[in-house]
Amino acid sequence: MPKIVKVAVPLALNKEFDYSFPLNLKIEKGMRVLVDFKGKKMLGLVVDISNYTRVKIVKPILDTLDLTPSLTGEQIDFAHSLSELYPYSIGEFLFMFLPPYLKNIRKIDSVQYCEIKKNRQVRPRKLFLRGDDFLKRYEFLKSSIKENLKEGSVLICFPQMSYLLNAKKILEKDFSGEINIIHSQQGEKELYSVWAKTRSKSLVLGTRVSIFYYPQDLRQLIVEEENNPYYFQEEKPFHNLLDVAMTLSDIKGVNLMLSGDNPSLSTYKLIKEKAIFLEDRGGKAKNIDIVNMSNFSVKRLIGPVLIELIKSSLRKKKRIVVLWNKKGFSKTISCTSCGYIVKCSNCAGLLQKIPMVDEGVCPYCQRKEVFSKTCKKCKNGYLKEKGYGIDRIGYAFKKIFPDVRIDDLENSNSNTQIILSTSKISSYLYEKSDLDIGIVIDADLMLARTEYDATFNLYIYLKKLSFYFKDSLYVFTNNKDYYLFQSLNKEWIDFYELELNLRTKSNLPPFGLISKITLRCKNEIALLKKVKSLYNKLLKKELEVYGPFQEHPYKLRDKFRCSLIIKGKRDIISRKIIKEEIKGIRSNLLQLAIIFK
DNA sequence: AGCACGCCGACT
DNA sequence: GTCGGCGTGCTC
Repeated sequence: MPKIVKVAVPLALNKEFDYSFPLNLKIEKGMRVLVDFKGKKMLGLVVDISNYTRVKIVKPILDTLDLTPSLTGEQIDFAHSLSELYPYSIGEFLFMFLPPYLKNIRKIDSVQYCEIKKNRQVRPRKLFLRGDDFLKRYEFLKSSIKENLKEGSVLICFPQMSYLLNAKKILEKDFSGEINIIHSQQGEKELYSVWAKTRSKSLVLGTRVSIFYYPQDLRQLIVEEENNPYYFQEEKPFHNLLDVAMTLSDIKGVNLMLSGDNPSLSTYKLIKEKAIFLEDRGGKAKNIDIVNMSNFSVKRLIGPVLIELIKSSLRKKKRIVVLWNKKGFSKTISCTSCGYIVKCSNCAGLLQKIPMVDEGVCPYCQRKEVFSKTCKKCKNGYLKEKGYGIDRIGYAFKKIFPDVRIDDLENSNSNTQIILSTSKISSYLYEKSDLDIGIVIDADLMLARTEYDATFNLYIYLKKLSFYFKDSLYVFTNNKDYYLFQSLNKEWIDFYELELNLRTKSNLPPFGLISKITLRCKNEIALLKKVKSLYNKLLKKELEVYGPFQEHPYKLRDKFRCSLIIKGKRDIISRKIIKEEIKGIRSNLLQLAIIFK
């Protein structure tokens, strides 16, 4: 007769706690239970039932909250795999499987979950479906969704809600009344009822979170718009839906279908390694016009070539979108002599110039501040505004084209002749547009970033844009010889090969592992001391450490933020070493987050 | 993650 | 003396 119940609690502890098994209760693996943890009543999840414990005094389980388990044994294994892949505990991942309604201490009658026949022999089929847009890819997907629904469930993940709703309209013609929607904005009760309803025999469309709510008889997992950055969760536990989907596919033997216009680089690597099969339904690539700006001043972004292009397009009654990837007026104020950038005296935000007056506003605390004309730091330079935001570009355009209707993306309608947009246009790229011409005027600025994936991300972005505009996409650059611009109109594989080569040489993802450790602390001096000591500690372990780097903004809310980057081998052992080194750094004054890329 | 415990320096 | 900042260690 088993006496010990192993319980996970909703804390960032990579540890299970033993409780005794009261005979009057019916307890099974996967059930939610009520336990006394440090004198507090807490929700726990039964991870295992066993006969012995090393602990001398164990408290009893106080009560069961489920009649049937809320989680399956498979999900416990899944959480275990994820905690090996990422620097977060099994418990943290386990509780991701529970819809918020079940994270509260409340009794639930019974959840219908089906026993799945474990068929370990099944080798899941992994495929990347390449096609210009969702409609085109859906032609291929439709029959396989139908086929899989006969035997079990299908889950389709989308990067954003707008994208999901668009796809739902298309799927409704073939699957009316069968579609279930799961996303994180849903109310607790609604999400719970959809979750309970979709434990088996369902078609589910969901956003990133939905992968944790997958039906138990899942037959096919589809990730639409596979290369979309929204698939990365930027909060604890940090994870990438692609990794989670791959893990689930392997654990469960579920067919995985990644779908998009172009694959992510890690997927391309797997295609090359024949771990993923490529189904290329890509049409004819659209030409992208690369405009060399070197014949006019860099400082004057709105130069004669751009003006002439807009004028001639307007004459042809074309609707134009000008893309500039910085919002607002966004002018920082800096010294002409020493380069000092004026910061908010309240936090570390860079003061943004307010037009017409000698005043700036902090983007984080909204505090307005008057600045002096001369630099206080070096005492001989002038403080002048520098850098443009999209509103500033619009302001300039209105002067050049006074009779033309110019709006930003949100306020535009069919009468708008020039639309101004930042890269938030990405959220609309899935739908058919009636816009003729796109002009990217700050491609060089988007490349002037320190992130190793800036070039690849710009490629993905420009390719998506090129499908969106009916006529053409123009990209302005001063670096037309750069391999990105040279590859834009060649076969996609050519660019992927170049990029993959560069990544191999410098051991960057998808070959190497990038670990970013971010420390947060109210006390700046204490933070710098800690970062330095962590840096030295990691260096002693012969790890390749870089930093410390200040985060942007350096001070957020009331905490200063610094990070270290570690480059290493992309394997479980390296991940374990880093996790081990990080232990004991955290305290109640110093918070820590790690991201594996 | 939170929270108690215990160490050591500042100070009515 | 003792108040409080901060490191350490534990939770079944």
